[in-house]
Amino acid sequence: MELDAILRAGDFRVTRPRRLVWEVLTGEHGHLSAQQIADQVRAIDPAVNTSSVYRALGLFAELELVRESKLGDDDTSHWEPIHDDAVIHLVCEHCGEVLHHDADDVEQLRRRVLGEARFEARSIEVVVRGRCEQCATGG
Amino acid sequence: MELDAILRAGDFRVTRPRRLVWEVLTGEHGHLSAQQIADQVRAIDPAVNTSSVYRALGLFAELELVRESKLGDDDTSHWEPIHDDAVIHLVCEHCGEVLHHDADDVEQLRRRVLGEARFEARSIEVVVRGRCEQCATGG
DNA sequence: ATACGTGCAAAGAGTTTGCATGTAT
DNA sequence: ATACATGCAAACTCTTTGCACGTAT
Repeated sequence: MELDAILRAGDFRVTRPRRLVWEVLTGEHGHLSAQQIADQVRAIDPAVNTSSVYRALGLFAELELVRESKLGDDDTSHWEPIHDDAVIHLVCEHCGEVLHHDADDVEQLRRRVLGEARFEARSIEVVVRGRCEQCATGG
Repeated sequence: MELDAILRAGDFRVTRPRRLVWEVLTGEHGHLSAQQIADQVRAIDPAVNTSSVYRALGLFAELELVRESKLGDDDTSHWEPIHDDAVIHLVCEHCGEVLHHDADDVEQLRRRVLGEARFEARSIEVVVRGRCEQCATGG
């Protein structure tokens, strides 16, 4: 794990909440809400408080380790490790699931926008709303 | 204004809050928060309540007259009339301003994603984060 | 006349913050 | 030893909701 090194490099301390949040984030699931992360963290160590989860996420975001997205109908943020600067989020408006989709098109789009004179682009996110395969066929 | 007709067609009543919210939305500025809309509405008629603004926005969204976006760092939604299904939002992370950018690329991207088998796409939104020209040059 | 929509105030959800305590360095 | 980070609870912001009253149809 490289988290320790990154934290130390920024003079941030390596603590249990931070390590556990990172562990969950980089685990099986992507796109977790803070609550989901907190739940999974507390399944490992019940002593970790939700506010520490938020603080860890905020720090990781500043360090550009994770990306925050507000995709659903509610006010909930979703978090995921940053793998690539060009991302497509497919948000199912029926079941709420968020899928990923990698398309070359986004990379093209990204380069075009990055070349724009009137804006200094840092990241690009594509949000597609509709219905996932299951919800589209099932009902 | 066609709002009246649309409302009547859906058996919704034409009321002062709804008319004023629509007036503000389609006025000069795009991309207003509910609070900004409420403020502008109340500048015209102080009797209109914020909750009525939210209810009007919710109705307009159901009628697909407006689009809701969560772009900023906070939990604030921003609202704008729907002109086109393919939109690029340029969000300045420094001053918070949201600019629009129309690119043919998005239309291409849109068609590609719409052609995806595993997802039934309804709308597409591109969010680019970075710095606007003023903030990039000024500081 | 009669539902539908509103104003008001209170609740709700997600997130942030102040402060004393704990702990990584 | 000493800041930095945490747990806890309370506060905060944006948004939604219940209810009695108003009003568009």
